[in-house]
Amino acid sequence: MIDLRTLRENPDAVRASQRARGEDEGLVDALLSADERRRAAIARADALRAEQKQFGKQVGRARGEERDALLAKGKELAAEVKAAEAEQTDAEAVLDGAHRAIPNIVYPDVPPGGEDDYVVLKHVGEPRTFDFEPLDHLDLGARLGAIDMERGAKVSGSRFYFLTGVGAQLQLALLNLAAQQAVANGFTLMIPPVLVRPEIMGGTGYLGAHAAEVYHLADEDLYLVGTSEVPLAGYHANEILDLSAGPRRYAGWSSCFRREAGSYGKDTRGIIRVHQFDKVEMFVYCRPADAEAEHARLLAWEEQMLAKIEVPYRVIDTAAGDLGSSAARKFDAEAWLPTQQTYRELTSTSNCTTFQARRLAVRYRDENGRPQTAATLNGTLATTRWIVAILENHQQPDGSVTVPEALRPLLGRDVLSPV
RNA sequence: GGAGGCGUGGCAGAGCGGCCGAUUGCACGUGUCUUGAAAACACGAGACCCGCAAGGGUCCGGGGGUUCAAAUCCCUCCGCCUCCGCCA
Repeated sequence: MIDLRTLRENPDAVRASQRARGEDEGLVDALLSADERRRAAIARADALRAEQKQFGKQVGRARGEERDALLAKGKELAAEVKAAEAEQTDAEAVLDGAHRAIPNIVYPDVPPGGEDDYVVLKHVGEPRTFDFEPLDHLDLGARLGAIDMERGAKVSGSRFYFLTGVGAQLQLALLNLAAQQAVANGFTLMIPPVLVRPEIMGGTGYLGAHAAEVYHLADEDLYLVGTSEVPLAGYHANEILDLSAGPRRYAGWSSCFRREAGSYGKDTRGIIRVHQFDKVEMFVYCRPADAEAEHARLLAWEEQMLAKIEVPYRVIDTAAGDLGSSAARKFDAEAWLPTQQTYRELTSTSNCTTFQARRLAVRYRDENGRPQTAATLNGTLATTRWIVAILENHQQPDGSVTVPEALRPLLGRDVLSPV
């Protein structure tokens, strides 16, 4: 949820943000009037409750006929209070609805527009020129005995797969490398629950526009997380953190689950877009003033990890309309895939400012000891999809794949050969 | 799955319809004393909402109900504990 004080003081900034995202500006005015209605309702209810409180003391002291008369009047007062409280409850519910309808306020320098309006910030590495016809990751994976899509479909359906033999080993090596880097950089490694309660899933902003993306267990009313960002954001829900020593940094290792509803026919080949994959995710709680600097650090740590798999990539500044509702800014790193002749997302880091933390009531104490809403950020460190980039970029004419230097100690081999 | 117990401020732990936003202890902060510290004494400390402020309101696990009035009575959900049963 956005900060209401910012909204009152500068509604035009919020309108501009909505425009950049291509969202309805009218929601801003709806929120403003809901806010006013709520304030009026609270003021009236408070006054009536104060009156009733004083009245109650009178009744407590009164005896006999005087008491009977007061009791009669008390009923009237109680009815008035009840009505005022009903109005307050309703006004608050309306405000909450309007409040949740508005996505985070994007930074002014975020490029406006949709999916294709990103700005490329940099390129790192040169796409390799092949003197043979490169195979895609699925052909390679099949030859190496690393990926079995057919049996994945047999057992679980489309967009499911088995990582087999060296494929499974490669994923563990990769995620271990990511976890080690995170720990070396001061992150606390976490293995979180992957089923969460509705309020946690909602608090991270995933039950809004993207609710159809999320698996839900109806019997338990629990949601399967699409990223460990969700449980890590919930980890400190309803807490006041001590951030005086700097940001709190966590690295979550988990399986991730996505319905991929509405992506029928998109990336159906291989493990680029799947229902279940594994990921090491960085998650940070910090003071809002530190958020932009921390966002830059997260991107730097992602690039540190990307360097270890030695693939060419670019970094983009995602356009406003392509941000999640929680993000105020997002940088993606995309690796070059030779068989698709294009860049595909390997990491994504979002600065959610206070948007998530406000929903989840994560706060910290400022210099004066006053509780303030914290900022949250997240960023990818490695995922199953990285295997695609590794296989395709490091393949050899004989169908083998050279293992990047950094992965060799963890994998225990220099090259993956066809079986 | 069955039976029972419990959930109060940072922690411990009273209160069981109005005088209770709440006794007390520990921990915490400030002051007095002291060369400094400890001890002792005094005072002060929670969160949320409305308000420029003065001030007011709300919060005793969450939600709902009874009542003029609920920490206190009822319902429900959540969590924790104990016992029995069942099972990877």
